[in-house]
Amino acid sequence: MSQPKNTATDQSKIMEKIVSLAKRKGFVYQSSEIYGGLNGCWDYGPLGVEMLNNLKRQWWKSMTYRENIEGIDASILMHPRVWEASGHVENFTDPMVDCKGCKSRYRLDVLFEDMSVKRKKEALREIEPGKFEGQIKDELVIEEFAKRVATDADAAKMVAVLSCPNCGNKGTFTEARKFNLMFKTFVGPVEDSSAVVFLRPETAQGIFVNFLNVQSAGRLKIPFGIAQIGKAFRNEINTKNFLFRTREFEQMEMQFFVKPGTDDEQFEYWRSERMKWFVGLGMKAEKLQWHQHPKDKLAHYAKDAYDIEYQFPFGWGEIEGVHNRTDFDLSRHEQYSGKSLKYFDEVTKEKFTPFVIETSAGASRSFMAFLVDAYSEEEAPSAEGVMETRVVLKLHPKLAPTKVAIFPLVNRDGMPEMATKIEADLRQHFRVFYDDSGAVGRRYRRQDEAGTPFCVTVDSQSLQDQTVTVRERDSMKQDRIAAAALRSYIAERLM
RNA sequence: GCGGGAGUAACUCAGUUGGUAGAGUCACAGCCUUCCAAGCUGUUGGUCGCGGGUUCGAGUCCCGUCUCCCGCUCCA
Repeated sequence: MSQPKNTATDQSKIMEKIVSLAKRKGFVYQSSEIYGGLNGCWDYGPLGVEMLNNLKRQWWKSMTYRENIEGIDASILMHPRVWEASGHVENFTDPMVDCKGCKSRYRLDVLFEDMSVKRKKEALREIEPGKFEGQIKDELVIEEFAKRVATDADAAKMVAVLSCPNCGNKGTFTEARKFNLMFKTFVGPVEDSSAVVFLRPETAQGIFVNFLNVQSAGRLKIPFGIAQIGKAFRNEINTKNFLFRTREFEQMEMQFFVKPGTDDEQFEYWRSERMKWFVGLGMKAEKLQWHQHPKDKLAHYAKDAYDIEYQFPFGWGEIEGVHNRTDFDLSRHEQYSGKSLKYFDEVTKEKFTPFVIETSAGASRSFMAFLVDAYSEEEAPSAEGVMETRVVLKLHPKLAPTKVAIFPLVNRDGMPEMATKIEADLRQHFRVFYDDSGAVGRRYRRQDEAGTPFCVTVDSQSLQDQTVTVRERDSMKQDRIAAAALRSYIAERLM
C-alpha cells in the first residue's frame, strides 16, 4: 500500500468526476458520441464554448490591447513548402520500431545512433555478405552505415538483423513505421501528389509568412508582435488525458519580433507576462511551475525554451511554451521562398533578420487547466445543519460561462414577475440564467456546479423596497442591494 | 502501439448457475415551500458501446471491433 498509488487512484477519480461534470453541465462532450466516439476528439457544449470564448477573449485583450502587437487570423491550409521551410516535413516524421519480444518501442534513428561501430560493421556484413570482410576503417563503416540506413529498403534490412538493446533478442523488431504527425489532405478533387497539403501542425507559421505584410500595413517598428488564435492538428500516435493530448487543438500564439541582442531581455519579459496572465485569472500559483528545456534537448530552432506547466491530477503538463526561436523561421522562409524578410531600421540604417520570442499557449489545455483548478468539493451545512458535499467550480468571474442567475424565492406574490423583469434587464449585458424550480438552496447548488459567480434572489422584502439579495458563489455570503444597482454591481466585479 | 481495467437511462451504479432490464439522482408537469441540494403525486427516458457467433432463449458465454481510464511507449 504505497502512498503514491493511492494518490494516483484518487487523482484519476477526480479526473473522472470532472469529465462527468463537464458532460452533465454541457462543458465538454465526446466527439461523435452516438457513433461510439472518435479517439481523442472532444466537443465544447453550451457552457464550454462560453468559457472557452471568455478565455480566448481575455488572452486576446491581454496581448493585442497593446501599442505594438497586432492580430491576424491565417488560413489553416498553407502552401506545402511552408512545412519544408519550418522543418516539419523533415522532423515531424519519425520511423519507429517495436520489439515484439519485450514490447519496447524505439525511434529508428536513435537506435542506429546508439549502435557501436563494431555492431554497425557486423550489421553491414550481414546484409551484404562478403563486401565488408577484413580490416575496414571505422570512418568508412560509419559512413557506409549512414548511407544504407538513409534508404528505406536498406534500413528495413538493417532492422531485421538488429538486436533489441532492452531484451537482447535479435530479429524481433517490427517493420519500421513512419509516424508523420502532420495530417495530409488534398486541394481540389483529384487526389494526386501535386495536390497534397497539410493541416497546420502549429499556428506560428501563419504568423511568420505574414511578417512583412503586417509590419508594413501597420507601419510597425521593431520590437513588435503578431498574435493569433486558431486550430492546429497533429496526428498523435496516441491521445490521452481528456483535452490534454488531442489531435485537434487550439493555440493562442504571439510571436514577438526583436532586434538580435535584445532577445534575452525580451524573453525574460514575456516569461513574466505570461505567468502573470494565468495567475491573474485565478489559477493557483502553487499549481504552476516553469520547466526549462535542457540545452542539449532543445528543438532545432530554439536558443532557449521554458514551458509553463500545470499540476494536473495526472501530473505536471505543459500549457504554454515561451521559446526563443532566434531568426530560424524568418531565415528559412527567406531561403525557401526567395523573398527577403529582413527588417530595415530607418533610424540606425541597419538591416537585419529579427529574432523571435514565441509565447505559445494551448487554448484547449488552458481551458482544461482552469477547469481542473476551479473544481472543488467542500463541506457545507444544509438547512438542517447536516454537512453535505458542495461541488463548486470556482472559476474567475471573467471566465465563468454564466455571470448571473436570477431566482424568485417562491413562485407567488409577484416574485416571479419581478425576477423576470430583472432577468430581461440584465440579459442585455450579461450571460444570465433564470431558474424557478425547486428549493432555492438547490438552485444555488446547481449554479455552483456551473461556476456561476452571482445569484440574485427576489424575496418578499424585494416587493416592498425594490432590493434583492446577491449571493456570491465561493463565500456563499449575501449582499442586499437595490435592484436598480444590479447592473453596475455585477459589472464592477467583472472588471 | 503494448499490457491492465471499464462501457447497462442524461449522471452514479445494481443485475444470481443464460430465462420478460432495475434503483437512486437528474429532468419535466403539478402540489408544497420565505435563502443554501434529501417533502408529496405523476411522467418521460435504455435495441445493455457496436458487429458477429453459440443457444429454444444472451446484459450474462465466445470472437472481433470502437471508446474511455491507468501504466509503459511517444510527445520535432
